[in-house]
Amino acid sequence: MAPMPESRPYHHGDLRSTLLAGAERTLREKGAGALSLRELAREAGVSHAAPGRHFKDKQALLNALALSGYDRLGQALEAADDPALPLQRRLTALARAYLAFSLDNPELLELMYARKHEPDASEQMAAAVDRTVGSLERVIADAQERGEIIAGDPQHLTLLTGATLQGIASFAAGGMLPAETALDGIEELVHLLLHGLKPR
Amino acid sequence: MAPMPESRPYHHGDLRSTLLAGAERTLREKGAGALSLRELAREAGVSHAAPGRHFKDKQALLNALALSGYDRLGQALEAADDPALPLQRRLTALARAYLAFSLDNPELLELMYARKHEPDASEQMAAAVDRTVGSLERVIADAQERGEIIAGDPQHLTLLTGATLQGIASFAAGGMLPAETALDGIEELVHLLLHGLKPR
DNA sequence: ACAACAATGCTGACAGCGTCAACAAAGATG
DNA sequence: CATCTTTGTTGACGCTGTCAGCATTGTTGT
Repeated sequence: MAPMPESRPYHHGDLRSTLLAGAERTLREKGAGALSLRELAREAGVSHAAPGRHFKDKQALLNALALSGYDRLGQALEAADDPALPLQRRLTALARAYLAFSLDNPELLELMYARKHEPDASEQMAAAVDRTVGSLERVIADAQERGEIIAGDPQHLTLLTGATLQGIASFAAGGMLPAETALDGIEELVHLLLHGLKPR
Repeated sequence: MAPMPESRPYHHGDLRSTLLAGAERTLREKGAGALSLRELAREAGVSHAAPGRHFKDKQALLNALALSGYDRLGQALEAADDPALPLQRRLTALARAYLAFSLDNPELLELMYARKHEPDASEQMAAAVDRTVGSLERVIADAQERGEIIAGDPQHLTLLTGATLQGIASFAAGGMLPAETALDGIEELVHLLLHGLKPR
C-alpha cells in the first residue's frame, strides 16, 4: 500500500484516451450523473485541471463518449449484417445486435440519444448516426428491390423499423423489460414487424 | 422596480407546487441539466434550503416531476381513446396523442424514461407506468377479442406497439425527425404497424 | 385559552464541482 | 541550441446539494 512515489513523467502521454476509458467505466458502473472531471483526473493520477487541455467542457467529453458509442454500435451492426441471409433472419440478426449493444451499454445509449444537437460537433455526430442507421437502411432497400417488402419511401420504412428497435431497446435498457425476455422475444418481434398485427 | 418589501408571510403556503411548476418551466426552457434547487428557491422567493423540506433530494424532485408527467400523459391518452372508433383510427388517435405529448414535453419525457428504478418511490412510478400503458393494452385486447388482431400474448403485442410509439416519439423529441414529418406520418405508421412490411 | 408539538421556514457551513488564468515543464521545430 | 507549442500544475472563483441548528407559524389536545 506504499504510495509508490512513482515519479510519473510530467506528461502523461495518453491522457485523452485514459480519460475516455475512465469515463466509460464510470458511466457503466455508476451512471452518467456520477461523472466528474475532477474524479477522472484523480483516477488518471493527474491534476484537476488537466482534463481541460483535452476537453474544453464536460459536455465535450460526453460528446466524445457518445461519438465513440456510435462508432462501436455501427461496427457491431455492420458485423452482424449478413446480406446473404433471407430477409427475416437478416433483420433478426440486426435487431439482436442492436439489442445486445443496448443491454451492454444502457447508460451510453442514453447519452447517445439524449443528444441535443448543439451546433458544435453536431456534424460528426450526424455522420455517426447516419452510418449507424445505414445498416438498417441497406437491408430495407435490398429487400424492397427484391419485392420482399412493400413499396414506399425506404426512409419511412427504415424509420418505422428503427423506431421499433429503439423503443424495445429503450424499454429493455431502462429495466421495464427484463433482458432475457427482450432477447427471447426478438424473433417474434421481427415477425410481427414484417407481417403486421392484422390477421392474414 | 422598487423591491417592494412585500412582507411575504413566513410560510409560503404552497411552496411544493411552486417549486414543481418552476422546475417544469426550467425543464422545458433550459433542459434538465440546468435545473438547480437553489435557483428554484430564488425564483420562489424563499431561502436556499427551503426546498429541502419538500424534497429530501434533488432526485426526489425529479421523481415527482416524472410522476406528474406520467399522470398527465395517462390522462391525455385516456382522453384520446375512443372505444367506438374502428381499430385503425382508434390506434391512430392514441398514437397522435402520445406523439403530441412527446413533442410538447421532450425533456420531461426523457426524464420519465431515464428512470433508473431505485427502490424508493419506484412503486408509485411503476403504477403510473402501468396506468399509462393501460390505454394501449385495452385497445389491443379489445381488438383481439373482435378478431381484428392476430392472437398471441396481448402483452407482447402491446409491447411491440408501445415500443414503436416510444421509438418514434424519442426520434421526434430528440430532433432527428422534424415534428411535422412525424405528425404527418402517423397514419402511415399505424398502417404499417397493422399490415406489416411484407406485401400481401 | 394555552401549552406542546409538528410543519415549514431561515442562516450558516461544508465539501465537491466546472472553469479560468497564470505559470512550469517537456517536446518539437528550425 | 533557442524558440514555440503542447500539455501539465496550482490556485482561485462562484456555483451547487446537503446538513445541522435555530426561528416562526399553524395545529392539536387539554
